[in-house]
Amino acid sequence: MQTDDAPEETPADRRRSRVRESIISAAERVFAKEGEEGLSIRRLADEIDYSPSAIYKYFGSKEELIDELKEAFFERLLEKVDNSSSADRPFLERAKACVATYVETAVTRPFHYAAAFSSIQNDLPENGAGILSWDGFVASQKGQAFGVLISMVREGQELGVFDPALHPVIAAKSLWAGSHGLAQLLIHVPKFHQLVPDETPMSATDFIEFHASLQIRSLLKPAVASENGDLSGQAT
Amino acid sequence: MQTDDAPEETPADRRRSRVRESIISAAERVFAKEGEEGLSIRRLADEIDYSPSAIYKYFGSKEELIDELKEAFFERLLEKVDNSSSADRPFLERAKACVATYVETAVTRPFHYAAAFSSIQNDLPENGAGILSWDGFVASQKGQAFGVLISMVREGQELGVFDPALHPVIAAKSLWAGSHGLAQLLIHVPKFHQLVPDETPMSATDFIEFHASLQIRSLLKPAVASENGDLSGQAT
DNA sequence: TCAGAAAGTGAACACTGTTCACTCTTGTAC
DNA sequence: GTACAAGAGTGAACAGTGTTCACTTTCTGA
Repeated sequence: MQTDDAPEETPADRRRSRVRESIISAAERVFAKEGEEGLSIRRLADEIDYSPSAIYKYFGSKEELIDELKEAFFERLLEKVDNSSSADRPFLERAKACVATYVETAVTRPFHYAAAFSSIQNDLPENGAGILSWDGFVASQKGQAFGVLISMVREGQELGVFDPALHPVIAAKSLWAGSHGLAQLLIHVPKFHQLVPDETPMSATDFIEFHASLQIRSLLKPAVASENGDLSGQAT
Repeated sequence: MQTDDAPEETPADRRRSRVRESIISAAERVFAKEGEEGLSIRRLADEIDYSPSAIYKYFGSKEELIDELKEAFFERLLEKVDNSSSADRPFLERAKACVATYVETAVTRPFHYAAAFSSIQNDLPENGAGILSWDGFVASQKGQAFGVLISMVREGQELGVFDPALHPVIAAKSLWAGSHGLAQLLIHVPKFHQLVPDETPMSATDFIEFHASLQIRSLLKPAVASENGDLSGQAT
């Protein structure tokens, strides 16, 4: 009565995945606190009382291990953004929340988020339209989170709130760029959010809220925009 | 007839700075092509026919050396942005060009730009308002480039084009975040600019232009915004 | 019970940035 | 011109890193 897909979990299997789990949880702990720099295979091995080489029985390389941490993080990120975009609130609020949630979640685990955007592919020469095609991208976690943005833009246009002249995908990319940029600056520029000359301190969340409002505003239909000028330096 | 500040360049001094120059130029060459990963002290030493330890007579550490590359890059960046913002063109065009130039220049040297935002200060505890205060920040290259943005926002407000309700500094931060985000995505997400489902390819410069327009649009005074709806998916 | 697979290990390799005692060259003062 | 000191340059070494590999131990299925 067992389907062929469920591969009959033996005790050995359970033991193995328990060890595997202990590795990634130790890795997660260290990585969240100290990032890639603080995470060495030897240290990891120490923490879980195994030898360094043992880890290579579970992960092909350090990079592979870290990739798993990043993917798990992006799963959470996607989930949160998705939830915030489907809440029961007026559209413009949801749209703002969507952007704000993205940034807030990213900032929660700075090392994870930063590491996810830390590789530079110098030259992938004649890749036969393969690597990172649109379909491949959408299937990825990043792509899915991005997909949420696209639907949001489309919805806004259908509701007659967003400028119909905008290409939804391209507008979503702009939105993503804005959100990503804010997340990165909050992560990499110390005290970015409270960087002002005179003494008007602003909390990070307030700044995120403000930035989200500005971004949404940039997509508004010109007619709507003029009725929607409730933006001061402070968040609403 | 020599002022006291000019410290009388001896031949030894010139020799020294020639060697120093050869180090950073080799470093620049390697770093621009392969980034921090490809740049090792030993390799650098090989390229300039010195021993690795010799380099430490000129630079305290690898990090110090790379910092110099980054600073030089940001100097160029600042210069370009500054020029584009003071050209002889209508304000809105200049504003767009300012943002676009920032992104374009950043993308020119992906490793430099990426590396400049790659450190995470985990916790700088009770720093007596010192490290990265507003003044300190403005004095830095990054800060100066940012300063250009602030003046731009102010100018826009004085011209009655930008929403006067916006706090110039905070709006400028938003602008910076948007530009930074686009630069980062173009650098780190392969083929980001031409990531669309249907077959409407778009050049990177066109996308940058479009994004810049959107960003500027988000700052417009509500009244002006409605007259300024010339945004399609394609750049103008 | 026994063969074979899997789990785990320690030593090694090829790197890395950095330091340090050392030599050799250069410039200066007498 | 010679003595001395400062600086330039070096090779070997240290303490790390990720990774591999021959090896032993443990477990498991027939």
